Amino acid sequence: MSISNKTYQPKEAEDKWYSYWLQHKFFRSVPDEREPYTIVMPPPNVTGVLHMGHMLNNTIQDVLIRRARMQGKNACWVPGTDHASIATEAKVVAMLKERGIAKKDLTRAEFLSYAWEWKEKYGGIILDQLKKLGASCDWDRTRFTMDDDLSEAVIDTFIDLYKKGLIYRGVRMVNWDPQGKTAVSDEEVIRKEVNQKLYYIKYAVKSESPKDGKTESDLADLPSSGLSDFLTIATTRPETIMADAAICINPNDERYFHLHGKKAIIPLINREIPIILDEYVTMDFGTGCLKVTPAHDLNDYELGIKHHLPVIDILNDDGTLNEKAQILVGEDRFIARKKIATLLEEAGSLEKIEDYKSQVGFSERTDAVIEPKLSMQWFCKMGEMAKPALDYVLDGDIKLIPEKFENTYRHWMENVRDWNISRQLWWGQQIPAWYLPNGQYVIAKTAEEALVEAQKLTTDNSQLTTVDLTQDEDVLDTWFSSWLWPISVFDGFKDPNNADINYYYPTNDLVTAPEILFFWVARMIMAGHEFRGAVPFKNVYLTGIVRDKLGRKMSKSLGNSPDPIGLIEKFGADGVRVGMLLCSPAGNDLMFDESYCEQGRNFANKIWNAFKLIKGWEVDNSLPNPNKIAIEWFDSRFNQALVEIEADFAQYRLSEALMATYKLVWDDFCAWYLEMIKPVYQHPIDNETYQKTISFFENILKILHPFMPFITEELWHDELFGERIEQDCCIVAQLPNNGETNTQLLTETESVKQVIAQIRNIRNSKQISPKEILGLSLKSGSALNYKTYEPIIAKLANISELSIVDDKISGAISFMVHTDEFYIPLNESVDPVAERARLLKEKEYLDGFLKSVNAKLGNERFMNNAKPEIIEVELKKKNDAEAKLKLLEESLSSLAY
RNA sequence: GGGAGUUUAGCUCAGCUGGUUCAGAGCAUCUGCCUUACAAGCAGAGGGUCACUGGUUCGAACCCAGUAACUCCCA
Repeated sequence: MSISNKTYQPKEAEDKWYSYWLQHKFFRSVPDEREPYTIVMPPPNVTGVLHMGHMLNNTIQDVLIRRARMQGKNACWVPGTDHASIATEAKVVAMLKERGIAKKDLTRAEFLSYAWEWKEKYGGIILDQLKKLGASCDWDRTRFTMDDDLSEAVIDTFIDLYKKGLIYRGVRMVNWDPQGKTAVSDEEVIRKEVNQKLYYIKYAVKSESPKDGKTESDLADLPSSGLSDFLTIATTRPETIMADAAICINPNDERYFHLHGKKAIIPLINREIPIILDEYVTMDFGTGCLKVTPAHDLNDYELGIKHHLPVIDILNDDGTLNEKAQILVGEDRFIARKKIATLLEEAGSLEKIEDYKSQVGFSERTDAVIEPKLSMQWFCKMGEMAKPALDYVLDGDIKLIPEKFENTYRHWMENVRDWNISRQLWWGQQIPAWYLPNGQYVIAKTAEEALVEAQKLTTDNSQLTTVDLTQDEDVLDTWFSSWLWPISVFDGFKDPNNADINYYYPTNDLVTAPEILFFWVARMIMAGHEFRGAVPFKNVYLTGIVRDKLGRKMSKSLGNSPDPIGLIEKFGADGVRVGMLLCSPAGNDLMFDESYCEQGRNFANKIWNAFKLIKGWEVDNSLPNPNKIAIEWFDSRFNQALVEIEADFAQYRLSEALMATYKLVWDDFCAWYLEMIKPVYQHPIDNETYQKTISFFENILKILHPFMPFITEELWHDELFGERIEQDCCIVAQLPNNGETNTQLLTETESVKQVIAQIRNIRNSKQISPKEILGLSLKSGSALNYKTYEPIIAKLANISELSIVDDKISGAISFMVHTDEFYIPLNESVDPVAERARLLKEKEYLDGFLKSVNAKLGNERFMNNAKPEIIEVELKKKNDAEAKLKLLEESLSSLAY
């Protein structure tokens, strides 16, 4: 790239250096004698395309990994993807539908071959896009959660946990999509507000128990005549009354005291159900009588368990009514709803119908109304595993960043529920459970092994062959793969003692989103403990959600998410990286706006132009070095910043580390240092300053590199820095070591900068051109020898000379820096009124200040309680203020005449 | 309904063990500059009752209690 460009052109540099890095295998990591630094990437979905969340997450990981590499560690960043069973299967089903193929017409094997085809085609998109961002992953280690080895680990883990008694089979309410005939996850249910009807249905109340000889059929013959009372329930789902198991009322509901202990009769089918009492029922909603339908409502299911109610499932998988409904068998649930309303009406059991708005869940895929459905599922027991996983965090073996998430983590781990690990899908690892014709099951890796297991059962299975065994249709939850990720990517299951796992595990940092702290992070910790007896990582950095500047979550439907690749094209990868980090405090959501990337781009440009300046200098070896102070100052300042940056990184305050670097480069290096040493236009520079400056710049490139890898690598290879061998790259350069800081020089320079700023300010307010040379006099009141800094002040404030005076200079503009008084004589006379006002204002402030300080010092309790160093500080404040006031008063009195 | 968190300048955020490193940074704004590294820039300036109300303390943005608003997680 030509250095004559006024702006940095990222595109060319990015492509060039990324392939250079790849070609020279700088991302590659193999175990050696160095200290390892390892990150496993949270595997993105194979279905996804890169979004801003990935950008943020992977920028952070890349900054960490690049910094570790430059600290001499063996840095290993393992990339990969996750099979996302639900989302992927949905994508594949949709693709097949477009080709006119229905999933139900395919065998499992056929479907899976389509799914793999799809995965091969689209599954790597995100990883490829990450390369544009500069992600320095060890691509040779790329893994996929359904790779053979990883799948085998999943199955082995299932078997292992089953043998340990940690996996069991049970009933659970799932979100059933009757159209897709599958369960879907909560995330795939879209809640919409829908206009519905609230049906008020009368149930007869029966006072005596059936013990008196009357049977249900007797009652059926006896219409309402023998019944004294009715109760009314309100429901949006009248078609489920046949599945009712009870009527529930609040025990405190005075309206229904008379119903306690009685029974109700379901209309149309005349089945008798108990009236139960539970405070769960809200008295002021509907009628206060709740129909309890355990098979078709989650809350009712739990209520059913509590009150030992039977579960009557009246729906088929396709949403039609089954024979248990007794009436309307075979009808679709919605048709049944309309028909039953008519039937109830005819039977005189329908009191009224009201319009009602409520939230209804729809399947993201088929848009069918979700049906809560009970089904047999596999569960993993969490209680025993949660304990050690909680302790790791409480004991500090794993740090959550920011710490506030420890509370959330603890709360969840202490109230953990068993994990439903089965999914009614095909894409994923098929559950290794095999059913015998008699309904028994065994757990085994293959049909052959299952047969062996089956023959160990007490029942007589001697005649069985593998053909008689049917494997469970369901697959395992994707999290059941990804909780093994930090171990399985290093083949820690297949080969638990291999060199990689021993070297890289436990990994160092995990960077992920707080939403999956439980789904993923907690479970990885459990798996780490269970299968390796060790934590999977030492630090968990939790990023926020990327929102738009209005605080809305970025989503496709809102169209408020910028295209990350478009951003990179517009602002450059470095600019976007800086932009992401600038607005990303750990653990807080970030309000993203393109302007942050613009700031990043501008920063890259600033660096580019600083380089251009240095590059353009001619060296004259005969010149002496007039910049010794400037050089020593920047050297000190650089070392000071290095310490700050180090401290920020140690606390994972990346945006602050970046800001410290930003200010060091822009303010200290460009705005101050370069201006101090810059030779007059078209004049040469002395060799020593030149060499020092180049060396400073090289160090700056190093500390910038983790944030801005491309521009730094581009400049690194410029001939300005001399010849570099092929392997000599910024990406593998070692960060500068901490050097000495001259604190006195640093503080003095701050005062000098204040003097310069004051002079500039005066020029500004008096409309004096920067080109006009001014005089400057100093009446010294401190130990600071400004004469030492005269060349710097002269250059940056454009003054002719700094003269030291013993007395005030009347008629000159004056200002104070600490206790030193400066004068700028001007041709025009100073307005004494304005000057007096200015001085009075300052005096007023100082008087007030002194008063508050004196109040403290005069307070006995303060003097007794405050720490000595605090009192010392107060005394110093008092002295300084008094000294300044004295000067002010002198000025005021000299102004008076 | 249960739990957690947030509230500081127009915006995004720092502010550690209460005490001149206590009210700060970056961006944005305003003023003046096309001063040959950079107008994607330079120089300078303005801007806040630290959500509200009480309390503890010699002293509170910081600790405690209550109130309000917003956010997230679990149901």
